[in-house]
Amino acid sequence: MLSPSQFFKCLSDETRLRCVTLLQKEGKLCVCELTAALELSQPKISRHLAHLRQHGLLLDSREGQWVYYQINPELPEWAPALLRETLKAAENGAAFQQDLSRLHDMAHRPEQAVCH
Amino acid sequence: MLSPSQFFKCLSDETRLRCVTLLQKEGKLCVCELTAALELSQPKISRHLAHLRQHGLLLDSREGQWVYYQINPELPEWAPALLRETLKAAENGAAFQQDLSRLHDMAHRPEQAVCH
DNA sequence: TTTCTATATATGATTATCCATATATTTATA
DNA sequence: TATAAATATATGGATAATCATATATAGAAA
Repeated sequence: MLSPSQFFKCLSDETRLRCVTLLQKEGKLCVCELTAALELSQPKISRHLAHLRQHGLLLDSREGQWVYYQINPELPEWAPALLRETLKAAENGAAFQQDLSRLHDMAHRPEQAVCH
Repeated sequence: MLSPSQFFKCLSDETRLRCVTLLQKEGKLCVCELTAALELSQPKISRHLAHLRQHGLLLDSREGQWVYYQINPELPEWAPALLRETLKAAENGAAFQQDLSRLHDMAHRPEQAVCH
């Protein structure tokens, strides 16, 4: 089970923090969306997502060609409040605003299938 | 100014997290109290406290023989709420309970001078 | 007052370990 | 084949643990 210090280590890296806050804000994003929003290489994003997944902070799910990530809905009881405060802490920063607008401006953004 | 990811890096180490949560709970503790509560070597505690001080999370103040540490009261606006949730997250853990009882059972615990 | 000793704390130096990144490649899907 | 994603490997840099030592204060003895 995820410990508090592991939780903080997950958020201690700039790239992982940006991924987590974007996912906290947007709910569910695929790797290519995160790659576009953060303007970082695909392997770099993928590696950090794997780290977050392996520690239980994120869940992944494949939808056809795309792999979507989201915050794990079954985190320890203390975690959701910390994630809410984390988003508040990040939201006012310029980095987060830029990530968010790059995400929304992304060309050929894959649409999630609402039903199958 | 302390960034969110630096803040999380400060809390990502088990030793630093234990120091910060104890200080969040107790207000002000000297190095020898933290050394006794955590049952770790003095240099190890001192180094991690220096790390937290250098990043602005803690303040130190000498009182005679002792150096007291406390949470910096002038943290970024988003930090206090995160620290409150951090304490909540740690409080139920066995490690925190043990640290707290070792602190209270400490022999020859220095008393803080209230007035001079 | 000076000197001696004990206690509290910080830090230099060393070593080992961990972590992030880059490049190249592989796997999976369409 | 083209796109999406993951992984293998190598490397540099950061981080942590430890020992030994330095500094600062306090108290007692001479």
